[in-house]
Amino acid sequence: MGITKTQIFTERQNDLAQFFKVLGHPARVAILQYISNQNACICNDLVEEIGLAQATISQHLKELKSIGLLNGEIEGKSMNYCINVERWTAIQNELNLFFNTTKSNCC
Amino acid sequence: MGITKTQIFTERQNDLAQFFKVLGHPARVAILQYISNQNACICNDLVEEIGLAQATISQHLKELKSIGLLNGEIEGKSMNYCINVERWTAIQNELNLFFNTTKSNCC
DNA sequence: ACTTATTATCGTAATATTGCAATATATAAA
DNA sequence: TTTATATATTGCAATATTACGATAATAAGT
Repeated sequence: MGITKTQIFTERQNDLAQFFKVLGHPARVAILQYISNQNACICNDLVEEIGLAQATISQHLKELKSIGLLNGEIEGKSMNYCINVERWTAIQNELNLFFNTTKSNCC
Repeated sequence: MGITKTQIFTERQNDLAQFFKVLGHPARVAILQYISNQNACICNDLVEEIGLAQATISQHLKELKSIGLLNGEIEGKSMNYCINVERWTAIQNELNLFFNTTKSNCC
């Protein structure tokens, strides 16, 4: 037990859950907000800004990258992470589709 | 370690993350979709429909209730869970606000 | 080549989540 | 009141996540 039974759900259900899950941590929400405000970022800034260890920030960035939300560009000896706006919008649309088609009133 | 450092984030960041997190499991996505299609549901249906044990379904329903997404009405000896459309829409709006204000292009 | 600065990865401890059997609770029907 | 049915709760095992120190990898400047 303890393992999510991915195989009993549809691919779409798993995908939707995955998007939600990646966004479901306050550090990742904060990272996205910060990057958006700065219009760029280097990971080192984030460590100071967010207040988590560098290794932890790096791990969160990796998860955001895993669903394509962030693009990382090497800029000299630092990394420039930025939001992949196309992907961002695509995921927003997916989630809205879910919200709009899963809304029924019975009682 | 291992504990999320809630106190270093804003209330809004924690709330947003909590909404995302609750939706971040395929069983809960599937439950919402099923309830929406049926316009009602009793938990027993869900056990057969989703394919998880009754105790597990009950736990997932509890989490969905925890952010106000589901209303449960006792109907005879069974429960009638339905989507709280007002809350549903409110959360959708919150998430869209986040998506719309956290979208910047730099590279 | 050496040093410095930045980010990634590894290993590990603490905590959280998932899932289920067993049990408790509650209501309806007999 | 007993029995059957439906849902909730408890306890526990397996797995996942979070966080961080230590260390590796990479690139720039000296």
